[in-house]
Amino acid sequence: MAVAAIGRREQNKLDKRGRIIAAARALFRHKGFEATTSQEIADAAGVAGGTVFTYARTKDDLLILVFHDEMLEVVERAYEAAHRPVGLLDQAVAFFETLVAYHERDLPLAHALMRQLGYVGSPEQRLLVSELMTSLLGRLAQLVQAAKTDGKVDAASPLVPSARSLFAVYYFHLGGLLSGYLDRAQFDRALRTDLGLLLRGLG
Amino acid sequence: MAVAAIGRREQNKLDKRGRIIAAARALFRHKGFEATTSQEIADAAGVAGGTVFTYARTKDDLLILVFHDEMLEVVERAYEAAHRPVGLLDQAVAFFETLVAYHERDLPLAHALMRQLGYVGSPEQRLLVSELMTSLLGRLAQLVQAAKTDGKVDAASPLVPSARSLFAVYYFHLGGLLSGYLDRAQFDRALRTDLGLLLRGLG
DNA sequence: CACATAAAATGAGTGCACTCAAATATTCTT
DNA sequence: AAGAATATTTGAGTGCACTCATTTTATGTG
Repeated sequence: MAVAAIGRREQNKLDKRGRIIAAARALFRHKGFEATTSQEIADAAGVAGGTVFTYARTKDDLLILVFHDEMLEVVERAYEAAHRPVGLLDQAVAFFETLVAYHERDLPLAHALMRQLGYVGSPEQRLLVSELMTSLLGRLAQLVQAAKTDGKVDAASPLVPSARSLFAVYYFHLGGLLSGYLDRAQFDRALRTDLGLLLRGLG
Repeated sequence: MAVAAIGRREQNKLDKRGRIIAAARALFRHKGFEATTSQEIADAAGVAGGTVFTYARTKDDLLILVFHDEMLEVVERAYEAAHRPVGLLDQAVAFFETLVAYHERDLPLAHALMRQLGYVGSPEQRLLVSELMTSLLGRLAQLVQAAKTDGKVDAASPLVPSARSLFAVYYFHLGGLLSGYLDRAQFDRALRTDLGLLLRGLG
């Protein structure tokens, strides 16, 4: 067969990995991250307690694994949502609002994620987060690029820094929203204001 | 006397609080945050194990307490450092480099702090962090205001959003630096680039 | 197929953050 | 000053994340 033949060992590992992540996701959603014990995840996945930690170095790593795939999808949805409005500001807002809507479906879990993202320690986590950031910033850069072509944005603006800065503004306010410094209305206002400021420039 | 007379009880509490925070600070610096046990802090502060948790709900809260006072001072130093250069961009860079220099003196502890700031859960923490942000953003806003007066910055730029956005850019890159996505040179470059972009505007 | 080698799973064990019922110290009242 | 009322401290106890020596399972070899 064309695809590399995978041995039983490799296959079992993949199965188990999938079961563990799925179990963790379900339990985190249902009981919350802190309230879920690694033993419960192991039981739900049909493995022994210690096995969980051969697939994720820590419970925190598991959280990133749980988010990773979903977040990639959400970024795509956000990118699509960003095509409805006209003008980079409204597009960026639409993009970020999609991400916020996703987090608002499970605030406690979003809190745990934000904590995790505050400092990414393990190499495994770093890789996963890196992937996410690449996909997210890539999509944002595409929006900026399109706005350039339309002449809405200065052709001299560097793509990568622009995307980064847009995200930086969003990320800061997301923290404010999730940590309870801002309510949703304040968040929306601050996000729009500051993204607008970034587009126009302060100088 | 003019100052409200403070009873023995209140005084003892203040003493203990001070001893606990000082002990925590010393141990966190010396052994690292995770490696320090709450029992060690209690011993060093001359109190029983449980007492630590009447002064800080969690070990994490203790970390914020340890940083709080110091950070207020560092912000003042950063503000002073920002007076040497001319032009808002260089001033902002000088301001943030001071903060970075502070974090670089103890990277492991800075990691723990970033994690903590990712999501601020307890009301006690929220208050302390709120204070810090107010002082920091206030100083930044003063820099922006001065640049306006000098005509270097558009008088129409709103002060608070400007300060926030500058900080947002810094904070995002600080995360990148501390999590190991950026080395120091990359951080410096990215910070300057993106702050410059914010000043000039993307549009 | 029988054996050797290597990988993966297991679960009892360990250490630590945090709790809470009991003990102690402080202040208030008469 | 004695006793009642209240606030603070205490430290043994609890539960959970994570470890690691042992066991089980898969793969490669003659």
